[in-house]
Amino acid sequence: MSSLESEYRLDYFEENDFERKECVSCGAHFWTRDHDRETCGEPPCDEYSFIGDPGFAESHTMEEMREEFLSFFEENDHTRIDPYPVAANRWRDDVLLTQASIYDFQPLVTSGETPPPANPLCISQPCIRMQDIDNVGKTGRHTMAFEMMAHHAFNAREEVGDEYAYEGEVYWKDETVQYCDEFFESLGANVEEITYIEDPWVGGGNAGPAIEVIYKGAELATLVFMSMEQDPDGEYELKDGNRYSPMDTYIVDTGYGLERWTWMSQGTPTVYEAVYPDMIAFLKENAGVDHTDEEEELVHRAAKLAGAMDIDEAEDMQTARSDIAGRLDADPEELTALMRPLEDIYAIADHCRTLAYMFGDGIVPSNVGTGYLSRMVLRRTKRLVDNVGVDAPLDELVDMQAKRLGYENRDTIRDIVRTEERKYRETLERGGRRVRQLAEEFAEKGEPIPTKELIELYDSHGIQPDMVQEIADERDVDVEIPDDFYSLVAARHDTPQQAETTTERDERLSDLPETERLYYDDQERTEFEAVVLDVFEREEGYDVVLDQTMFYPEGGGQPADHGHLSSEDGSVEVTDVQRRDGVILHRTTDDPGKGEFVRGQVDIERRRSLMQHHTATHIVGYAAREVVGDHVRQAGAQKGVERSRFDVTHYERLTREQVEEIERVANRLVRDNIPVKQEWPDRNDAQEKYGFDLYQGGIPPGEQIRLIQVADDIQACGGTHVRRTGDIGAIKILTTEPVQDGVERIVFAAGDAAIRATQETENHLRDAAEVLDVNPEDVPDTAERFFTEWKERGKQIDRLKQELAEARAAADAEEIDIGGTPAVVQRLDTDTDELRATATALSEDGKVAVLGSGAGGSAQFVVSVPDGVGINAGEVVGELAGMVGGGGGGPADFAQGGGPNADDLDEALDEAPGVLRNVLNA
RNA sequence: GGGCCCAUAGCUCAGUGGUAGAGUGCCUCCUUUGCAAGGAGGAUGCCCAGGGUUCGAAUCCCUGUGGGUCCA
Repeated sequence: MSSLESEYRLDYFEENDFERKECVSCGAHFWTRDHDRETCGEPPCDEYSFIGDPGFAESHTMEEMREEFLSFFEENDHTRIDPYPVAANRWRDDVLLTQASIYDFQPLVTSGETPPPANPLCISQPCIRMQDIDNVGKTGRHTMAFEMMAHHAFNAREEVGDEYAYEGEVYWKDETVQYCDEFFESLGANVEEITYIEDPWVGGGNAGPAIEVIYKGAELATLVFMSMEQDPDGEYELKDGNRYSPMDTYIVDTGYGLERWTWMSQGTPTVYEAVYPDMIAFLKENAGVDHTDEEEELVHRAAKLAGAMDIDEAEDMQTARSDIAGRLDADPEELTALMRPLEDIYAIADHCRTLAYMFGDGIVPSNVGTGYLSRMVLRRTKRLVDNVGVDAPLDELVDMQAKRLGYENRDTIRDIVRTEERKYRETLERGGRRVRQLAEEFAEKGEPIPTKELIELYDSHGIQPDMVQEIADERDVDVEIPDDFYSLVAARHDTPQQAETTTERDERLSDLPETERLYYDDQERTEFEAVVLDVFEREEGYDVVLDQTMFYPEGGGQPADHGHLSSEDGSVEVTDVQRRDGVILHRTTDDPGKGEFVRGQVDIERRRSLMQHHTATHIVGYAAREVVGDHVRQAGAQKGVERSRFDVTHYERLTREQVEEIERVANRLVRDNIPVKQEWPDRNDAQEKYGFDLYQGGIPPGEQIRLIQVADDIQACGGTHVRRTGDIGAIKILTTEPVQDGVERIVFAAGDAAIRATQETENHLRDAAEVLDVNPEDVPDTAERFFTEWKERGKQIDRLKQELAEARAAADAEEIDIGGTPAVVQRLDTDTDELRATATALSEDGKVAVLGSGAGGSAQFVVSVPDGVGINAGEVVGELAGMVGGGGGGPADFAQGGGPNADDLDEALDEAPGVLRNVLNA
């Protein structure tokens, strides 16, 4: 085993008289120019020494500090790159949010598959980290939203030649540390006070030496030298317990926290005051937070110690705070009362910036993915705002940040915030009612509300336990909130992980050359000639590999082509086509013979329909964006022959008017008959020119990507398309449905399928019109009239039955005497409703009623007993129903029942008087 | 993507296999009146849809639809 110690012995340190030391407090190794230094410089070993005493020559705003950084590195031969969206899932599917600048270049650039947009480069990348959410506002230094300023260099070992998308070394450790040092100097920092702490970095299967850069108690930068990958036989064992070995590429990955640097330059009590001065002033004023000079002074001194407030490290907030109070010689409660509103205000400012980033970059609130995260942040922010007593609308607060960040879609952002706020309010109202009900229930029982109910309320209804507590307090009911509440909730979600289905690798397949794809050359051609390179026998049919093909393999939501392969010996049918590692497999019914020349014929009808639907998909997406807004983005798509579906992100249900408008816009584009352009630009050029909206259908690998342009809509797309939009013929939107919160599915048909679909719906209408015997246009009115009349008649029938029943009861029926009470036993052969009404009417006249019916093929009984007569109706019904092979029951004064043997009904009724007497006697 | 919850009068909801209910709102009348209100009577309903179990389903089971919520 070898440690990384030697990795840190840099020439730069040597030449500049640095000394390697071990921190007397925490034991970490670090490098410093100050030979008397004993501690590493990082809290808790050292305190902040820049509060009220800025560490740089000049005070900078966030904007100024960003510019200082970027221009410093530009002057040092780095290319400045525009930031990427905070929604990292737009270009990679393994993470949701951008948490570091290096995320922009994973996985394709770091693996060496794709060249970086520039090398070396510098950037200031907005990031969101939800992990520290509980620290935000409290520690004075944690933020959920931040910008990571960075410079990156992508290197490949000399000996691997041009195997990767970049070659050779740009620069490595010495230069990186030197840049850092020089940047500090350029800002007028006292370089004697900087410490470089050795802190190896491990993450996501990669690792390498790394250095934390500490200045005046604050961690201002991390310099990571990504150079190793996980390898069971590797020579290095790192802190995660895994073994690592060097990789062919090695990458300089730095991170300079813009907020920290800004803070350092200003020396304000907290980072928040340095980065959001205007918003904090506004919130303080709005919430009526006003401090005396002494209070201000106390807050100031507490801030210096607040670094200890990290809920991951501190035992708990309470003790951390009393500890600080003790050291300041202040009353813990007073200090808490003073700090709490400030902490909320800091958090609100930070959260609003997070929301502005999220919605500004096109995230739509939802119950899944990034949308869910945005919903959580928004709700949390709303609670904070209410808690601290800020009465400005949330959409305005978010807009303050969106404006500062320069977003252009501010109206949409505000609209999203308002919609989401309304949904939250509705949830709270619903929840509140539910909790009140529950509280009353348990108040009556005199029991506390059990944990089980709390979990149910939270998990199924989104009600926080403290809200339950609040309402329960009003009703004087106890609540049991266990400490491990959230893990109890998590336990409810424990489901066995499904095993990943591993695709088996075929040795023979990997030896074959990539199939030449003819379908991109001429998307209209359907015939071609090819040589059969190999044939794989499968469980059902054969997989045929050709040297070139016109057949489009399933991909990008477009189903595979069908058709035939013919040779002199005959013809085989192609039923499916798939692409594996560049090799296209044609699934056929028979073996065409390895080495044969074949003529391929693609099923033209199917292909044409698929092309029409595919191009139509792009058009519908474009139209939806035109009509609904720029936040509309593809969330999935599936093309078909008869219909296609296209899922779009949107924060409300689409209205019928919007759908009609989308249809109009889409068909206008069809009528305009504009050409559909295909091109293969360099991916970095395309990205720079069009942004990440290119990748709505997924991220293709490679240095070149294929772009499809229809009007102003440009998409990275591997599918086949018609030549001009007019070739689509027509687009008909069939339905829209919500797939999940924040995502609407638009189902549509294109070309002939659109005509067929329209005819089909029209036929439904005609059929309905025929049944009603009216013209199609009269169907709605007639249907409504019929429905109303139908309801009226139902009521009329009820009334008539009631009258009939009363008339029947009044009519002279044969009465028998049961212990002094008159009883009527009668067969009526009507439905149960009528039996019931008659029996009730008879009993109101003081008679026992035993009524039977054979209507509907089974025997039915209703027995009714007047008040004060000692006969149990339920027992009578039970006896009688038993005789017809069934059962029954009901309350003592009224019961019903029956059985399947209608033939025995009369017999049973004959027995009824006897049964009544028996039950009376009993 | 997965788990859970919900769907009954215009609204908020009760109803766990046996005659569909309450509160509120609505309509009519009365009382009172500056307003608010008070009293009496009345109408509310494909109990989300489809299938199944049962003599019998708002109720139990399955499928679907719509809404909510938690988690990754």
